[in-house]
Amino acid sequence: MQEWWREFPDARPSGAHDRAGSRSPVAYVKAAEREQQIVGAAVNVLSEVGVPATTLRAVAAEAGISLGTLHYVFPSKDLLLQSVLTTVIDEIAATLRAGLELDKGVEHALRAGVLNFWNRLVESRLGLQIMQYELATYSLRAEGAGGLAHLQYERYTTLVTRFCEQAAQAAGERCAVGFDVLGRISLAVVDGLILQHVANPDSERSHRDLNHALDMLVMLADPQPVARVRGAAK
Amino acid sequence: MQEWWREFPDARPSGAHDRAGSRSPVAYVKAAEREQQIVGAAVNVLSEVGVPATTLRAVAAEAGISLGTLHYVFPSKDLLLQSVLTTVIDEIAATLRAGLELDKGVEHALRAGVLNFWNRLVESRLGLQIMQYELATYSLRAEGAGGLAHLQYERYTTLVTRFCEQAAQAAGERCAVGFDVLGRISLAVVDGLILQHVANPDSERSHRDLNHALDMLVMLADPQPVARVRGAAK
DNA sequence: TGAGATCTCGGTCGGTTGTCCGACTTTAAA
DNA sequence: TTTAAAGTCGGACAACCGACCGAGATCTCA
Repeated sequence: MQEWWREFPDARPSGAHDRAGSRSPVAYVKAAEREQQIVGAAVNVLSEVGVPATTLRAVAAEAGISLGTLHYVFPSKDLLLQSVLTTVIDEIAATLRAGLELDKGVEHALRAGVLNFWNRLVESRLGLQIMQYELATYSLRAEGAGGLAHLQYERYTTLVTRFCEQAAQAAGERCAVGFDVLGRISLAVVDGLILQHVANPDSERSHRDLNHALDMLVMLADPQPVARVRGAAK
Repeated sequence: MQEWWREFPDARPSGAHDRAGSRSPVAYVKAAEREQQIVGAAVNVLSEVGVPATTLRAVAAEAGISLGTLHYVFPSKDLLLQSVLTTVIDEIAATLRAGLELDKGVEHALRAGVLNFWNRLVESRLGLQIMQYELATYSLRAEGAGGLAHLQYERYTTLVTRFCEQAAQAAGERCAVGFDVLGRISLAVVDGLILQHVANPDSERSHRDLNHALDMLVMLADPQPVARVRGAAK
């Protein structure tokens, strides 16, 4: 038998360099696992080159699969981007939840939470943050996917709001403004500082601004211990 | 004579509505004027459909010129987008400067300035704001145009900083933090609230948050009248 | 074991985009 | 008036992208 594939060099199985006789079977993976593999590859590409410059071919190459397989798992580009956005949101939310201390009052939760977020998800993963703004604006323009940006900020604001609420309850404190307002404004100031940081990276200046912003947020919240903890319903 | 242009509706000269017989000469415009005409059309298209979906053909159609003429004035798309970004920055800066009262102290300047900006450039021109975030991220990705996002935020921060400084000096006040910090954080919180507003438009909530944010900014600035105005250099 | 479902691959196709060109028209300088 | 420069136009072209297909390989379950 001749090497039939020599006429179609690109058709050569990826494992053909193995010693003759050892068939290198095509990797068969469940679609569910493929999904997260592809999403991971997509996040890499998106973080590096940006949303507009990201092609399905680049994602497929990064994932080590063919364009056909990619299309088999994600029939359209929108579906892939939607999956990427929701995945990233969940991942960031989980990372935030992980390094959190909600038993030392609102001020400590706010300062520790924001600084932890900044060091773990901004300073070291700038491309990821830019990608989120790109995906947000992208979904705002896309007719059908306009709800994703809504969902994105809805998730983040409720997340921060809930954190503040839990921190206050755990430490027996009350705040001068509603937790929803506190959550949205906290998110807003951090968001704005991220934008300034990606546009003009300067860790020293950013940390200085961040600390001033945190002082300011604490003044807004003005957490005070409640006289008595009464009726702590569950 | 038949209406020859009916077969090429888009080729109809803009002056064809003149009475028959009057040759409708091709509009000849200096390149300098063409530039701002094209930039204006580009802003319209960009605000409506977004940066990634904006094509040179759409811009040319909006401007009422041919693709060739567009390419004659702006040899590349990057050049056009750069011109758009700088133009919009200048325009917004001018609008801000126009409706400003810098003689009633830092608090008044901050509140009036932010609310004026919000009502004139956010509430009624949402697409323009989204476009700016798109252009910022776009220039961050583009190799050669990476400096535009830098310039964009540099301009805005120095603008706000200078406003605060002038307001303080005019009213004889001092602030608890540096004017640069105050300017950057003010811009950050407004930026963040814009993002939340475009992702989930709700004028009532936005205005409520905005007022709380302004209270917070005023607390941060903590403007106090100086005892004596001494050595008012210049 | 065998038959259907699942998964993978390379190639292709229609459509779009940015860039460019040659010919023509108008303006402005000589 | 003559002539070069500036401006305009429609068309064309190469490149690229997303979507799609048919055929084959692999897995799964009865």
